[in-house]
Amino acid sequence: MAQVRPMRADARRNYDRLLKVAAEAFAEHGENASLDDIAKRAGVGSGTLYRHFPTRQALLEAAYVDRIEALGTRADELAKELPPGEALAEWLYEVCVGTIQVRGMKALLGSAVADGSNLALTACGTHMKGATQRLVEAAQREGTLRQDIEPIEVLRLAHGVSTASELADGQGKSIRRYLSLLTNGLRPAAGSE
Amino acid sequence: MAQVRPMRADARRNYDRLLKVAAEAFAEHGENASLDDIAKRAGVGSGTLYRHFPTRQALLEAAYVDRIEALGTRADELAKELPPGEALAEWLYEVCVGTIQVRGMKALLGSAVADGSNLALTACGTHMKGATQRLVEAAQREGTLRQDIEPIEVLRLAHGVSTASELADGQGKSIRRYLSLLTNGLRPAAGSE
DNA sequence: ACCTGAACACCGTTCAAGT
DNA sequence: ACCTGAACACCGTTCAAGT
Repeated sequence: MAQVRPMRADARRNYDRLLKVAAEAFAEHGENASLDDIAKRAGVGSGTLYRHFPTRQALLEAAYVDRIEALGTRADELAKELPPGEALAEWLYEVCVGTIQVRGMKALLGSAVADGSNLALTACGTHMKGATQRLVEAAQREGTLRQDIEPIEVLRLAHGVSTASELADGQGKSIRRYLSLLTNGLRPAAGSE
Repeated sequence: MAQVRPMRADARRNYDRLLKVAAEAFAEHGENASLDDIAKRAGVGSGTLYRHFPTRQALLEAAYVDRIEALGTRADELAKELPPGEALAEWLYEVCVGTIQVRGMKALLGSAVADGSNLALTACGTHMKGATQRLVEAAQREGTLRQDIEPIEVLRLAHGVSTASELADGQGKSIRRYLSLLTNGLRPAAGSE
C-alpha cells in the first residue's frame, strides 16, 4: 500500500481520462469494447493505454473498482437495516441490477468469482468476497440460509441469476423473481432446523 | 419442408466437411472459434463457408442441430422411465452437462432461449422448447413444480446454472449441486398444495 | 452453380522515434 | 519518464475471376 512515486502530471491526466472513457465504453459495449477506440476517445496513443493497463482485464477492473467498493459499503448498510436473510437477498439484488445495467461489470464480477482467480490478483474479488462472507455468515447464524454453502458459491449463483435475467429481457425485470427462486432453494430443508 | 434441389456433389462434400470441422472447432474453442480457420481446416475458401452459412450463428446451429434433436428424444425417454419431477431434473442435468462439455453449445442454447429469438428462426429453439414444455407440464400436473413458471424460464434458469457451474470449475462438477438448489426453489411453497 | 483467394476493413499489440 | 503513431499480425467479410 506504499504510495509509490506520484505520476507526472500528463501521465496522471491520461490515466484519469482513460478510466473515465473506459467506464463509459465498457458500460455501453460490454467487456469487448474496442481498446483502440477507448484510446482515441481519451485522446491518447494506443501505446499509452497499454503502458497504464497491460491487459484488458486490468483496465476493466480499474474502471469499476470504485463501484465494487460501493457495493461493499452497501452490504454493511443493509446489514444494519435489515434482518440477515433479507439483507443478503437485497444486496444480491443490487449486485445483479448493477451487472445488468453496466454491461462490463458482469464480466468483471464473473472473472472475480471464477475458479482460477487468485484472491490477490483482484482487488474487486477481495471486496466482493468479504462483503458476501459477512452477509452469508450472518444469515447462516440466523438460520435462514443452508449451512453447507460457501459465500463464493452464493456469488456464482447470483451471477447465474443475472445471466438468466439477461436472457429473459434486455433489462433486469426478472431479477427479483429469479432471485427469489434462488433464495427459496437456499433455505434450510424443512426438517433440519 | 420441400426437398429443395439436391446439392451438387462438390457442394455437398464441402458442406459436410464444414459442419464436421465446425463442430470440432466450436467444441474446442467456443463460439468465437475463427471462421477462417474452420474454412482452412475444411479445405475450402472462406467464401464457400459464407455461401453455405451466412452468419456465425447459422453455422453454430447447423453444427449442433443433431445434438439438440438428441436432447429432445432423450426428454421423451426420461419421461417414460421416471416420475415427471425427476425426469425434468435429470434432463436438465444432461442439458447442462452438454453445454459445458461442448463449449459452443452453451452459446447456441443461450441464443435459442434469449428474448428476441423468433421461434421460427431456430430449429434448435423449437426442439428445446417442445421438450421442455412436455416435461414441465407433466411435473406441474404432478404437483412437484410451481404452477407459475413458464417452460422457457426453466431453460433460462438452467442456463444460469451452467454459467454458475462454469465459474466453479472448468468442468461440470457443481452442476448436480446447483441444479438441486434450483429444483428446491422451484418446488411449490409448502402450504400451497 | 459453385468455388477460390485476393482485397479491404478492423482490431490488438509492440516498439522505434520523439519530447 | 512518458507519449505517439506507424507497423505488424490476425480475423471477418466481400466479390471479381475462374471452373
